[in-house]
Amino acid sequence: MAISKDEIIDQIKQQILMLELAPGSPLDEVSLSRQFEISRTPMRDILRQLAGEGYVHLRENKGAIVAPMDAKSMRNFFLTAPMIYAAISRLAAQQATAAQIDKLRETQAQFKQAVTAQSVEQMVFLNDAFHFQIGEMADNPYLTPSLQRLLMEHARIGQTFWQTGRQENQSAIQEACDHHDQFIDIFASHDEEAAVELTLAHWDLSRAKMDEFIRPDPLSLSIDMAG
Amino acid sequence: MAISKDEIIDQIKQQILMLELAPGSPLDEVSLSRQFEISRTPMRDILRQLAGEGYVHLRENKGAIVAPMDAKSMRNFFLTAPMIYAAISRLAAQQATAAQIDKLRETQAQFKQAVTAQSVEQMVFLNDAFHFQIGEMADNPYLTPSLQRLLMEHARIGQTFWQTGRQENQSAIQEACDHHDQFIDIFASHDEEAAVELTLAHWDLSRAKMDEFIRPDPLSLSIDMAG
DNA sequence: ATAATACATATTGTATACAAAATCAATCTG
DNA sequence: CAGATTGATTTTGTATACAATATGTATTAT
Repeated sequence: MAISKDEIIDQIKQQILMLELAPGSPLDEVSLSRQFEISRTPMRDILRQLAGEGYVHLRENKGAIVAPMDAKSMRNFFLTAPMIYAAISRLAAQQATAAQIDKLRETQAQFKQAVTAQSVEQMVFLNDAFHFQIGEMADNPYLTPSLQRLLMEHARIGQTFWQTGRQENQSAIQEACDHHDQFIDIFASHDEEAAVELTLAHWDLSRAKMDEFIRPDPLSLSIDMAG
Repeated sequence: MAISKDEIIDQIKQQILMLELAPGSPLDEVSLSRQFEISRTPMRDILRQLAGEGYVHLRENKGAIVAPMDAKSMRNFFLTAPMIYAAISRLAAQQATAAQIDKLRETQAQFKQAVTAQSVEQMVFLNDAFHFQIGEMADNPYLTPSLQRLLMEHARIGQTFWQTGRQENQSAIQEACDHHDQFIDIFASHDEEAAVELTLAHWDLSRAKMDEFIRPDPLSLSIDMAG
């Protein structure tokens, strides 16, 4: 076998986060196993693990689909995210180890490269990795599954709205990047309250962009075509 | 096949909740598949699904074990449960349908039978079912996986402490049962604030019992053996 | 006697053949 | 022509044989 099972899982996850695999699209066991050059048995294992983590949905006798993005799941996302993010950040501030903070610094360095390169895809992916690592710091198995599902949705939504109006987003991107630097400092000093506060500010920034994308200023109603 | 896959999953879940399968104990694919009279392939599917829901842990090339209960997972349980329970109750109060409330009434009726019969096992199991149904009312895929893991841990801890001092627990059991009746009324009237308040009261009752069990009044230090 | 190594055994991982279920199309019926 | 029904095809589910990995034991060397 040319490629390990974990690598296949990571590749599929990335494709889902990047919207290369569209929400709701079917995942055929045979095509996937041919594509990755393994037999159906381990591919089924992989699909079941991905289902357990919320990336795909399994339907009895009808195969797997990429986790759909409908209006209801969007509503639940906005309802739930700030609470979980804040709780995770508080725990991370309590428990962060030096090694974990170093790893976070590395990811942030890569994130900055993606910002410089203006690669939205890489930015979204590395932002996801950054916040996932904060989840690892929190080290709470009851919150981790929720966080993972939220980050998946966040990345998929983000993939859409950061792509739109890339010029106008520059300042927001810079602000988000600054937030990440602040996160690192705050975790290093174990300041719980600051961590929660920054998390909510970071969320508000993200949400403002999402709002703007979902509900843009309407087109002008003027019928004066002279201009 | 005499028994369906879902039924096997439910049976194993129940055995884990009831501590018939001890935390940390190994689950051998071959024995299990023989026990349920299916081949290894579907049994592996089942173990992977159970792993996705947090009931078992998979270790590469080393098989599955029942999710362990160590000091760290206990700490995380107590840290996380009230927040998630409160959030779930609020959403359930918002969204509860008449059909769901009827189903909750049925479960509560069965719970009362278990109380009358003084069957701790059945009480813990039906209490788990009751709160799981509240989770279904909340209908939030980002919180459900957390709730499920918390309820599993809650049932396993409860299985221990309700068994101890069954006589002394009578009043607490009655109070918990009253809470359930109140939950039903509150969901029917969609009173969010009351739902959160009752949830925290219900949690405090449960936690008081757990505290009492974990840290009981110490044995008398008196060396006067005359008494 | 202890530690290390090699071998035997048991258990998990993978491939493949076969069974069952769902989907789609064509035909038949009203 | 609409709708239902049957059959062919595709896709998922299961069983089993084989490969790879881990574990336990016995033997050997120091």
